[in-house]
Formats: sequence, C-alpha cells, structure tokens
Amino acid sequence: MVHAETWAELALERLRRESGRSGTARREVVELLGRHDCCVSALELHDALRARGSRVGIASVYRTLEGLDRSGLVERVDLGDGIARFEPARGDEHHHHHFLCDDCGKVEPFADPALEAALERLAGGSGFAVDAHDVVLRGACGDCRAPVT
Amino acid sequence: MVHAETWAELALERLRRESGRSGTARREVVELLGRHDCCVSALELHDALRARGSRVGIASVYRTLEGLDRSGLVERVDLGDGIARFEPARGDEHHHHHFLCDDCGKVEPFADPALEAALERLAGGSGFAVDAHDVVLRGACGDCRAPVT
DNA sequence: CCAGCCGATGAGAACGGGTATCATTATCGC
DNA sequence: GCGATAATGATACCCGTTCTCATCGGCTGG
Ligand SMILES: [Zn+2]
Ligand SMILES: [Zn+2]
Ligand SMILES: [Zn+2]
Ligand SMILES: [Zn+2]
Repeated sequence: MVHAETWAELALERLRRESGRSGTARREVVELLGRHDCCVSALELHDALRARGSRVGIASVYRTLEGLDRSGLVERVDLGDGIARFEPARGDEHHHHHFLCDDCGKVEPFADPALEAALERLAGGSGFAVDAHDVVLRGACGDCRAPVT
Repeated sequence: MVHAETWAELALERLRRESGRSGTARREVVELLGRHDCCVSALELHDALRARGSRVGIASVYRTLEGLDRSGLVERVDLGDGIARFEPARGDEHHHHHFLCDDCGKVEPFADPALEAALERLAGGSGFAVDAHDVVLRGACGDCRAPVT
C-alpha cells in the first residue's frame, strides 16, 4: 500500500483536494477526531482543542465536520438529545450502532451481524434506495440498572 | 370492555386522571394527534389547529405532548433533522419504524418482524436493560430515485 | 523570495426548536 | 355562584447550530 495513511491523513488530503487550500483549524479538528473510535460532539471537540491552547473557532469545527460529512468521511450520529455527534467513517468492518443510557447518558457502541442482515434484507425488499441506517437502543446500563439490590 | 374508546378518548382520560382537570387546548391537541397514524411535529399540530380557528398556544401543544410521553401514550420519533415528532402509541401490533427520503423529505413507515426479532435478541444478550429502540432508514424514495429514466 | 489573490478562519450576530415564566382564564368541588 | 388551583397563551429565554464579515494566511505567478 503506497498510502499507508491514517484516517486523519486521508481525510485531510481529501478535504484539501476540494478547495486547493489547507488550514490549521481543519487539521487540528481532523487529527483530534481521528483519535476517536466513537461519536463526539462539535462542542466536545472545540473544548478539547481550546483546552490544549488552540485558537480554533467553533465555526471552523462545524465547517470541518460538514466537509467531512459531505465526503462521507464521518458518520453523523443522532442520539435524540438534540446534539449532533460525529465519528470517523472507517469502513464496514468498523460499522456499529449505539446504546444510550437514559439515566447517566453513557453511550456504548455495539455491532450485530444479525441486525445488519435484517436491515439489508429489508432495504433490498423495499421500493426505496436505502443508503444509510441508524439504530439507537435506549434503557439502563449495567451501572444504572437495579440500584436497589 | 366497558371503555370501547378510541386512542384519543383513552389518552384524554389518562391525562385528566393525573391532575383532576381538563382543558380545551389539551383536548384539541389529543383529538388531532389521534387522527394521525404516523409522526407529526408540534409545529404541524399547532399550525393545523390555528388554521381551523383554534387559539391554542404552542406551549400547550408541547405540554400536552410531554404529558402523553410521560404516560407512554405517544412515541417520540427523531428523524435526525432536529425536529421532534410524535405519534400515538397504539400498541405492539402498530409498532413500526421509518424510512426518510433525503431528497423530498417524505416519511414512510414500515414494519419488519425479522428486524424486531434481531433487536430483541440483541437486547436480551446485552448487559443493558433495553426498553426502547429506534431505527431510521435513509435514502431515496420511489419518486426521487432514478429521475433520469 | 515577494506580492497579492482568494479561500480559510474566528468572533460574534442571527436563527430556530424547545422550555420557562407569569399573568390570566377556566375548571371543579363546595 | 365562590374560591382554590390547574390549565392556558404570550412571550422571554436557552442553547446548539448556522450565517456574516473583517481579517488572516497558504498558495502561486512573477
Ligand atoms: Zn459510535
Ligand atoms: Zn447508565
Ligand atoms: Zn410512524
Ligand atoms: Zn423522495
């Protein structure tokens, strides 16, 4: 493989190709996002960058995420709390969905082949051209369930 | 059954029991929502009511929906566009999920036993107490796919 | 290497769905 | 009817996200 690149390097190169320019904010956001395996919000990214001394503006965080989304480089995750979260799109082998604890807000990723198979079968048999699907499970996590034992 | 009621009548009675009072706004919202089988937004309900001459305030719409949600009388549907939608909870036999067209915004409900089975198996085998799940399929609907034929 | 073009950036205003507040209205037990 | 009190509606507010615009800075022609 000539391009033994990380997701971050690949994403940066792809973004650069679109406009012919690069920039510091973009690079910082992409590199930080690249260290995550599961979803992060724009505000979390912004706060983390500012905490380490960066001067990135929140607008640049959103702009970068929007660009990544347009190019299919991130997955947009909506857990129903009105906050958009993003995670690097690393391909089918990393595809997963999320469990959300209603009590403590913890987010846990999970993958299930049977679920994916059911979704694919469903997509194929419908009159729609399905190109994405989201699944969110809600309930109580191990720490929060049965606190009165 | 003594109470051969519609969903709207049942919901109104249940809400009334919680506070001992009834009101016009509440009744209008519940009755209108009861005529829907699939998801509607608070604004859509409000607009429809005002259009027919009602003086309901948007706050009452949200308050009613919140009360219905607390009592499990509605399903809260999140399609990822930042707008909360609601549909009457009429029981398992009416349980369904949604397909959303990215082009025209059309929402189409669907039900699939295999999908539900996969979700139940998944919930049982996890360390979580899953009590709700959401599935959203996204893509192009029949009208919007292959416009160049 | 330099000047200058033009996209990228950041501060802050604007936007919009949803919530909180509060004075007023309407319901229910008496 | 009367009073206590929940329900209501107008509106201020909150907060995540998007828009605006003056400035900055990466790239390219010279
Ligand atoms: Zn994830
Ligand atoms: Zn928890
Ligand atoms: Zn529906
Ligand atoms: Zn469509």
